[in-house]
Amino acid sequence: MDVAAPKHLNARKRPRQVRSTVTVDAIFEATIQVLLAEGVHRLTTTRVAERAGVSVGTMYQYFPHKQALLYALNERYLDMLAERVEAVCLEQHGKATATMVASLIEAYWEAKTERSDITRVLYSSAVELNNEALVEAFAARMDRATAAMLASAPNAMYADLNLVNATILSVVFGTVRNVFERNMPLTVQANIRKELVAMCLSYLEGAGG
Amino acid sequence: MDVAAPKHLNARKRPRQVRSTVTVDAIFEATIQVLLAEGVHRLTTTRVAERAGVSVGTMYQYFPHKQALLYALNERYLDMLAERVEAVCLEQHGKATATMVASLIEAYWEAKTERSDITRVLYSSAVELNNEALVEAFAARMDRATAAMLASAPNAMYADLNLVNATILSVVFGTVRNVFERNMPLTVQANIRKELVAMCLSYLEGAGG
Amino acid sequence: MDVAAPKHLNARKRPRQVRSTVTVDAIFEATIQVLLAEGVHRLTTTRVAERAGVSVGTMYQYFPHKQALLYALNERYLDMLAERVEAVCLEQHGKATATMVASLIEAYWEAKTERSDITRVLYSSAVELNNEALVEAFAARMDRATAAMLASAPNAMYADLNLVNATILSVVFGTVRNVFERNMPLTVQANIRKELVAMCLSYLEGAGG
Amino acid sequence: MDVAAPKHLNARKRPRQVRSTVTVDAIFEATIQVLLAEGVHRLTTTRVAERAGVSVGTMYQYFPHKQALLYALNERYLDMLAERVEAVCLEQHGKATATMVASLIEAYWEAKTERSDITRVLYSSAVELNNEALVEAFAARMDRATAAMLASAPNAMYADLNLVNATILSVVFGTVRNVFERNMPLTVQANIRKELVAMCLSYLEGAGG
DNA sequence: AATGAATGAGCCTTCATTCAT
DNA sequence: TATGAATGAAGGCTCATTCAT
Repeated sequence: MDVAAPKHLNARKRPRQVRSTVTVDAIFEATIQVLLAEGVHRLTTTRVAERAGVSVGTMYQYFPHKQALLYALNERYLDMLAERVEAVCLEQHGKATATMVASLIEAYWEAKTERSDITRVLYSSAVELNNEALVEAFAARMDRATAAMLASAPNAMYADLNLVNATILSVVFGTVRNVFERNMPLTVQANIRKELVAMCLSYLEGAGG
Repeated sequence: MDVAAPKHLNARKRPRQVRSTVTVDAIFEATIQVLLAEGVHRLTTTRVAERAGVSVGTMYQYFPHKQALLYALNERYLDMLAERVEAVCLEQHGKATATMVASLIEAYWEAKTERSDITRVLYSSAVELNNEALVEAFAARMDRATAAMLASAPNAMYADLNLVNATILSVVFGTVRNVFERNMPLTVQANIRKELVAMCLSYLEGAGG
Repeated sequence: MDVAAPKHLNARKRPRQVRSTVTVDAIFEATIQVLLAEGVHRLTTTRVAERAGVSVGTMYQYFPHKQALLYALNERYLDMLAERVEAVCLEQHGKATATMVASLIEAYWEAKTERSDITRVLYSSAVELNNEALVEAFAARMDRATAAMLASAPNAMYADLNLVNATILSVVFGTVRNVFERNMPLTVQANIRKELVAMCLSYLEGAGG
Repeated sequence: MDVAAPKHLNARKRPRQVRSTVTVDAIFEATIQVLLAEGVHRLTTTRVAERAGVSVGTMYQYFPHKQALLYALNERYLDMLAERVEAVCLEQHGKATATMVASLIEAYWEAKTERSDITRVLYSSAVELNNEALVEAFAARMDRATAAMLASAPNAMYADLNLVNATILSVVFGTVRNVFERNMPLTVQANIRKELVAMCLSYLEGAGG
């Protein structure tokens, strides 16, 4: 994610030494823990610092203000997510459309689900944040990765690749979010996931995939 | 929506007289306005009361605390949304699956889009809220409505109606949210919507619809 | 003093009812007490509120921020000072230059000295403040008052009244401040005061007074 | 200036080696720069150190705390000022009263005005400081210098030299401060300065000078 | 001797909620 | 019943000072 983050949201210092990296990670982790344990409205700088085992002052040495912390946290998360999806897309290059779709959905689903509590909590942390740019950049990155993948399938002949791609992404991302936000029973989740694969596949076949 | 709202979130008094209804509506409206104009983090009870033209004290007569107000606001919104979707489902009873799907998507999409700013703002207002029960109830209500509709189509023979129904709902609701949260260009939105209809339809046909 | 105070320095509400006036006065008094007892760098909003016997919240109902409080305090002081000097000037209208000078110096000196601790403390409170406008307005008001007075003396024929006036004011105001900032023994102060009168008088005579 | 500065305000080490002097000067200079560029309330130790090109730690080696730095800075300034005035007084020894007065006022005025921004900024830095001793010592030093000068004039026969001297100093110092604090137009300043000379002279003549 | 990351007390300010009028 | 002034806990953030390296 190399969007130029809004100036004022930048971290104060780039953690270069091991020491710093450890601290910053501790802060990130603490933020998630507080979010998990207490909710957004109890996410205070003091609480985060305390849980991270550092002083508020130290925290402010790395993040100029609370928003910057949340911004960076979201950035880090979206980066991780994007990397995982991109890896799958590359790996599926040239494969059959059917496995592409299954892999894409699996990868995204797993990434979102393996720590679904964190996912949920990050959504909530984003609300007080102007992270449109972040989301936009993430979306664009995903667009590129999946479009390239889809186009590489043998026999793929989409009349409008971009539209098909955008549709698939919106449907997949949207559905995943909806499913886990509703906190459905795991078996139902698994079933819906299968159906989602089937649905996307039949759609792509109809569209020229 | 008749989930028993968590006790402490109940409005203090049921508005029975005209006077009360008017006041409560003014408060709801004011809440939305403040949310739109200033954002969640500037949504204060004082500001809402002021905009509603009543005193804070009066506001506390109708809502025992801020959360109750937001809870009720979301409740009202989901009620409205549910009613619109239910109406469409009833109207589509016995029609062909194809028109069902198109109508469902259209109804939901319109409801979410015609005042997309309000929609967005309500999402944000819900973050600090324990509105799971609300969402759960809304979902169940939708489930019932669409399941009944889908089952009423001539020739409909779903192996697992509940699963198909849950899938459709997750996909439609999820996709709509994803599309408008990304704030895509209107033409793209329209195109994706058409694709979504096609996708759902082809899925339903394959599933026995 | 009717300079338009910088917007952001205005008091939040004009104290109209007795109740409010009392509160505001208590806050002003408390500010001075804290300043006196603890010094500028220990002048905190909490401390002021506590001493005034109100809560911080209440204080912020009358003053949007600390600076506004200090600004208002200085404004009030300069108003009082200006009024006293103006009164003397009016009273001395048409009198002899000699009594004018003596009266002016006496009035100003008294005003500054009778609570010299407060005077000193207000100077210090002004440092963190952008009160140039205030001081400017005060100076202009004094200029007008003394110029009118000086011109009204029988036989007064100043070649450049404005210059003479400005000189007298700078000399008198400056000297007073210097004397009491150095905290000289009272007898010395009294003697210097007499000398100052003599000096101004001989100057004015030479200048056409 | 050899007042025994309050113990706790002493610099931690007397700068003896070249290295130290350079560093200390850099710190003084940086302090002034920060004061000029950002104002008292943004004068932080970190900022000063940074601007001086040393670490905070190093700064604390030379000044045990912030106040000591400000104290030393004021001390240095008053020393410089005193030296300049003393030099003039010596130079005017035995000259006519008229040139004495003109020279004294000129010297002081110039010293204060040639970098009026610095002067102003130093006043502000002194507010949080207990620098009475400093000011007292400066005043005494000035007293001695000007008294000796005034007494050395041919024909000088003051009934009360000390009083005359104290008066002249208070008037001159006070007026200068008043004039430049009000930031008057330069031409007005120049005129007042001339008037001030005239006024002092006529006073001294009347007093036996 | 120099460095600068870490500390944490303490500051200013907000705002949900109460209650006397 | 309606009002809105008063409350005060709690939050975000700064910065003088220390001390391990």
